[in-house]
Amino acid sequence: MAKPQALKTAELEKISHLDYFNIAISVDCVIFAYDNKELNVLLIKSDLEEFSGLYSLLGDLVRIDEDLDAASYRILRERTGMEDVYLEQVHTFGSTNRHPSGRVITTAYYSLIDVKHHNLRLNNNDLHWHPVKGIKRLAFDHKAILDTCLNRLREQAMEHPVVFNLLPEKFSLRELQELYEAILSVDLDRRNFRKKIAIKDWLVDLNEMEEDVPHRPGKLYKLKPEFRKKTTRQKPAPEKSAASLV
Amino acid sequence: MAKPQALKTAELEKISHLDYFNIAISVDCVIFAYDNKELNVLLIKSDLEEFSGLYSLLGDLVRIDEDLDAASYRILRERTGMEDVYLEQVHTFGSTNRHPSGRVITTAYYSLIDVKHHNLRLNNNDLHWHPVKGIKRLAFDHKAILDTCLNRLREQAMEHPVVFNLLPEKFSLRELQELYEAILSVDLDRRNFRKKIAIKDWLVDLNEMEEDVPHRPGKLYKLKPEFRKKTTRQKPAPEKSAASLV
DNA sequence: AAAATAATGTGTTGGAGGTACATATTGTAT
DNA sequence: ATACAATATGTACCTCCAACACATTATTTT
Repeated sequence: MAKPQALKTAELEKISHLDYFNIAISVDCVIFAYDNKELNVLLIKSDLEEFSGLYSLLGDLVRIDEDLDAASYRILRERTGMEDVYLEQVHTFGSTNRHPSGRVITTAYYSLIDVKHHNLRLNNNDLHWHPVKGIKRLAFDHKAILDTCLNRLREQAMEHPVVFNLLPEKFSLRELQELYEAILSVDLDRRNFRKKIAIKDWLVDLNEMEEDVPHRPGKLYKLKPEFRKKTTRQKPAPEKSAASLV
Repeated sequence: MAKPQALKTAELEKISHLDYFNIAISVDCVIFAYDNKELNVLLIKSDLEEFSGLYSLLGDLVRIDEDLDAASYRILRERTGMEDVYLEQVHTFGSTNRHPSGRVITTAYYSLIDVKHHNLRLNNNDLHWHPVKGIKRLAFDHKAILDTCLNRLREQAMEHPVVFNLLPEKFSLRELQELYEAILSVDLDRRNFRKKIAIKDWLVDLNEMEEDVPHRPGKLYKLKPEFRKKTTRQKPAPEKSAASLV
């Protein structure tokens, strides 16, 4: 079993007489956006000396009167100015040694936002978008958190209409395909992709065309409103026939 | 935002001056076993007055020098006497009002154990197996936790060789099929089931036969050792071709 | 203005995999 | 010895998916 971490801050030492309540709980948000045909994640320069020069995810301690999910929404609102974003809990990281200042257990969420959305305001000059592909190291265990969230996003993207949260309301099928290719790191056949999207019946044809493209413009679509699920919610029981997989 | 919970216990009041550290973190284990052709879960009579008459999952507070995963293993070892069991983190439940005595955030794990295993000892007379199907209500939010874990188990069972942790080392294909049927609540075609299991290439034919069955005995199989993964570990990057789903 | 270019939009075909279903075999019980 | 019940394996059909080709339309070039 792991040894107790040395508690460094004065605050932590004050309350060291009560073991079980010396554990802080935080929330970390992996905020994805799609720009320049790449999947990007929002990072901030780490403020800890141990990690000087490294970037970290956006997180904060959970308040005592605050639901866990609400804490992640707060982070997002404070950092991006956006409300009603797509947010999903992924995993809780609780190694004793994951935070150098003491025992902090963190629950990771990932979020999908439209980088072109008019309400997006990065309220801090140290906040920057980083292409996910180029990220080698992060502060704390945040690289592992990022990887876990990216995997979850990929799983979700295969089955559920979630990636539309990364796009503007109106988009072409080419843009949608490029988005899937960026998330999954694969090349997709254009014709088969369109057929499968058509079968899902997620989209409405807007009878509008792209503008300002240097080639033949494509039709514009939007997601059917009934699939716009922004909040984290409980999954219903699986629907697909069990026989199909076992 | 939710209002602060009334803190009832003396312990909690002592430390009420430090907001962020008044949050306790616990672990709850949904321990599944397969018996009598049913999926069962291990429950204990709730010790809180608010929930008198109701059952609850097995849980405990996380210790300050204890990894989160280690806490769930400890619960399992303390309650069942078993080591090296299959355990997987599922979700963290963090509503402010989920625990009547104060703020307790809990991380839920599910576990799969062989009810016939020689090391299984229920170290408490109040511990009992309950068929999952008959459970209508539990203490706290434990019914929601159970449902979430059952859904996760079903998802996992479709794709990965995990259900073997619920069986003895040697089993027949009929027993395996009945297990899948119990978990998924479906009927499966015997011939197609066998073909799909054969394709997965998970099993070794032991060249032994069932004994003490009142009909023609079937062959016995065991899981190939390379698929015996007992510990919670990070998932690798998804392997299946992205094109198959989008 | 005509031709070349590049992307959109739709259709077809072959193969793999899954579902529904039938028959022979083997051990137990009557 | 016969009936019975469960094991064990095989086949036909159908659906779905991947690979692939061609016509269309707007833009750019000559």
